[in-house]
Amino acid sequence: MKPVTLKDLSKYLLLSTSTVSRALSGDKNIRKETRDVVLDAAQKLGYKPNLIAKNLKLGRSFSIGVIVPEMVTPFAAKVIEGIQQTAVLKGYRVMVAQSSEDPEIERKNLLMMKEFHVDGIIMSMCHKTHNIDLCVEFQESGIPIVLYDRIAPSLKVPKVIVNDYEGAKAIVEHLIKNGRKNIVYLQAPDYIYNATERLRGYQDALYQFDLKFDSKLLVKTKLTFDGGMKAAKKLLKRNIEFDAIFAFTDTMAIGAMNYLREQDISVPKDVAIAGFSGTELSTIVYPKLTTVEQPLHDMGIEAANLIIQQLEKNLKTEKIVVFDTKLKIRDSTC
Amino acid sequence: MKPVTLKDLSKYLLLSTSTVSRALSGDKNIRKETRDVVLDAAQKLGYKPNLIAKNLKLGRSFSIGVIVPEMVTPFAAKVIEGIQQTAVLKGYRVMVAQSSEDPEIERKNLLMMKEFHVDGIIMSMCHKTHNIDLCVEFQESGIPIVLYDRIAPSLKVPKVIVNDYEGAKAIVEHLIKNGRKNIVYLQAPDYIYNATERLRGYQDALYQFDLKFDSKLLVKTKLTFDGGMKAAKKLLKRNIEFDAIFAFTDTMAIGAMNYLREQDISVPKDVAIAGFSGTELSTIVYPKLTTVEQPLHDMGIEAANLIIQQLEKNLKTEKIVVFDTKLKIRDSTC
DNA sequence: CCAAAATCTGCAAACGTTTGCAGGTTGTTT
DNA sequence: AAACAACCTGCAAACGTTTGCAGATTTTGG
Repeated sequence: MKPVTLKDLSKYLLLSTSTVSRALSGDKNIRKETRDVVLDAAQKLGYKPNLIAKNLKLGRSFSIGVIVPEMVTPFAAKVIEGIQQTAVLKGYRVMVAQSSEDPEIERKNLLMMKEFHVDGIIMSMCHKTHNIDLCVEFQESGIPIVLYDRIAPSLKVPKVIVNDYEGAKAIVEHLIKNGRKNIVYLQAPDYIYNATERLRGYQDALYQFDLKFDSKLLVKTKLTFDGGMKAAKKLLKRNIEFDAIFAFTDTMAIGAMNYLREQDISVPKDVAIAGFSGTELSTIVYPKLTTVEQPLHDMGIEAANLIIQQLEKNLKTEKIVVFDTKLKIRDSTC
Repeated sequence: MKPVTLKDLSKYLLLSTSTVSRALSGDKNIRKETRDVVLDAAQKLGYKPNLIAKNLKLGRSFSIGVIVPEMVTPFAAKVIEGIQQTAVLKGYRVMVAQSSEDPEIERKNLLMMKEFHVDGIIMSMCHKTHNIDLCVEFQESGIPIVLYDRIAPSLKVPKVIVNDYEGAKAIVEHLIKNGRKNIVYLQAPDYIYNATERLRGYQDALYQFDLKFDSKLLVKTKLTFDGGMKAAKKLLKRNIEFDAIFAFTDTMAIGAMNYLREQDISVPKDVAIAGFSGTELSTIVYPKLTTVEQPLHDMGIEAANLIIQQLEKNLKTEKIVVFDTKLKIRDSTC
């Protein structure tokens, strides 16, 4: 059972393929009467346009590439879910690749996306300074890009982010109001834009409450569960006094929390712990994690809309959509 | 900067497009000498074949569709990672859709995949009795299907699964050897094939140790964190005596565990808890979860290989690949 | 009732490949 | 030197669409 083509349909209707094509696309040059006949026949014969042929003719593939640093945490998955959902609704398919936090792989992914002729790319960068050249090149060659979460401020493209500064500030304020004086910030590598933004929030919160900033309380580590554990270990080993930890991600926070608990340090009594992201993870650990919730699903939807908008209207924007975060206070800090 | 086409290349080389095409594809009818010249020029001009044109001509899209019940848990993500990785390596792109455990959405996803002209489909079904018709239809119309994890035994397609029976039996044996007598099985809806397999393992383990099977200890619930919580709640409410829980998934196990702990029931002292899957989740909760580990990444690789094999060799197989599981004993049971 | 405008439809080329067939060039055998 | 194979290359059609152009038909206005 070969699929029905335009030609089949035209033969059946005794019309030319052009007329049929135009009728289906709602061209105003086609009489309403014949259009209805065509639509009916298409329905009846089960005609589905061949996307590949369409692609070739129109030079578009109706697919959107998504490149993320990783996809196993609910963080990425939630965003992708949002993207996928809206994209499919508008007739686009979505292709996902992960860079594993490696700029080289990210580069390969970008090139692969180009080879697969994606119409546009949604990306969360693994490293702000790399691959900027490629992004610019893509933009210029007509492949629009939208960045989310991990953005490169210098790139002139639409971006979807949350207010990292405010989110961090709010959660650190919460810790301070809770009586914490020595608050550790488990920082991500500072080539990540968000890391420095959240650091600003952290510092300003301290400043506002007349606590002084102590660089000993700043620990740089990897963005993983293990990274969190190791950071906690390092803190204990160095005999640094602290009564709270604010981590760059939930995963890191949980890593630190688990390590401390293994050392019989009570959370939140001895040390309060807070994360950032608001994925399901924060609610399934014990104690439940205080965190800054991001509207991940909505961010995905927004990113998809931004890219599709550029594709359909063919207009370049540099719109930056900033979502507000929500402080979720749970047991790990009270 | 328009991309270089075969025509450009042929013009540059003063050869016909056919010769160039043949040279690039390594056709033996082309003299080695000219082939080298062509390859060099292609390299130099940066020629990349237009996949879309290729697709149209060959009637293949070089893309593989993946349909999963959900994609936010690390379970799906790990498998997809494996699929993605091997597929891209062999020149295929991967398109993922989630059915949210809803057979209707699953059906829509299948149809969408067809519309997008995927060459083959890898699927983990959300419901074994639905959409079998579509799967058969796809198979017959030349779109091969590979199932993994959530399979339908009746479908004559390659499958990638783990030994659910043995895994379940092993973990229940472990619980029994640990002195547990009243072991609850948090079961998934029994239209899921794996659920009944694991139930068999559970029952046989009991039988082997002369414990009698008590249907009161069988709780059916949803495959979610909440499902696990509610099941635990129900058990307590009904005053059912139990000293261990074996859950269908890690997520459910964690849900149950958290609820019990909230009720000041100690894990593992009062109740031991075990899951099934072996995702990262099991190691970040407290206490760490005993579980049956599945080689998710490898399962993804295998599934991708099975589908690509069918595409390339054009041979229909019904190979069933069964992976062994690994019992991971952690704090939640000791 | 005629010309012009408005409306409708079809022809054919194009998108970038692959490939069957035929024609052309060598080299080898008689 | 003729005949035949073996090897190499190009022409042109095909995949299923869209679309500019031109021809055909209807409507409108005078």
